[in-house]
Amino acid sequence: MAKNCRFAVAVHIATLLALVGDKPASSEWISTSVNTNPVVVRRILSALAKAGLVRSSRGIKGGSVLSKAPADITLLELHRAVDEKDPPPLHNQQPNQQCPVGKNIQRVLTSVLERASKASDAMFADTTLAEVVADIERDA
Amino acid sequence: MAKNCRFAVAVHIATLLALVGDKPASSEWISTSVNTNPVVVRRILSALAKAGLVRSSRGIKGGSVLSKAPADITLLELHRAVDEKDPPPLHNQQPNQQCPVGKNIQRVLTSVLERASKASDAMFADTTLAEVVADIERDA
DNA sequence: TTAATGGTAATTACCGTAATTACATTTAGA
DNA sequence: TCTAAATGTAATTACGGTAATTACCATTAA
Repeated sequence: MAKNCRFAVAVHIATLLALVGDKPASSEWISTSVNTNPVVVRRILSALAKAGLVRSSRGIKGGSVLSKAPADITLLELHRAVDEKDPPPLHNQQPNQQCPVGKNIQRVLTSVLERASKASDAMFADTTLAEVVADIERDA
Repeated sequence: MAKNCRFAVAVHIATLLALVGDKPASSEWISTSVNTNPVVVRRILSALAKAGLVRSSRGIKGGSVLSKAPADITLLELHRAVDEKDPPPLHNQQPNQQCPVGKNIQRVLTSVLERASKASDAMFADTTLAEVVADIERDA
């Protein structure tokens, strides 16, 4: 398997935690809904904990709970918690710096990509976990 | 090498073509600015040609030229010409359809991701190749 | 006829990712 | 205090997307 699905799994997990409320959910239980390995779930939970979005406790009766109300968690927070922060270099080989285009293209592209990324982030920031939960409850 | 840099290379190539105007540019020459293999350049050019953005001719004195004015080519067109059209599935394993969350999360996520993608595309649509060229000429 | 060019298939190598295994650590409760 | 259930995390494996490269055919102007 290869495709990055951390964001999708993070939203999935957060939605489950929102639904069970204060009861700590185990990675084992979560993994049966996501249909993946419990370790994968724990890795995502670990990233969410570092971002202050969940709290996890060990031992019997341990598990994870949200540390904020679903209405106060945006999808942008979930996205930033699990995905790479700094964008990778645009080209693989550095373009020819002797060529005016090669010398400047990365600066120009970075600016455009940043605007696109900000626009995309605004959409994620505009959706809360509570809305996702409401949408899912509507059908379920 | 692994990272997808087709969009960056496509903009790079299109900018070069815009600068040389009517003179057909060879993949060999383009590759020295991009600093990659001529075949990689030809593959991108092939995609751009399929999208109607460039015309290529074979043989001696052959090469590629833009088929539209730079002011009439948006970065969105370049992006769509070279990148995958349909988004891949969100999860790797299908979520548990017995769970309300597993059953509905993909529909909800798809909707959010589509909004984010549209917002991002709007930024690309808002920038023309002519603007990129102008930006590069400003420094060069 | 030749040399320069694009078109494209096939192969290779690399790298990010999820999946899996293994094991240490923590914790509640009998 | 012992045990069972849970997290934390490192190490390894396998897969898949990508660029790079090679090879070869087709086209074209001189």
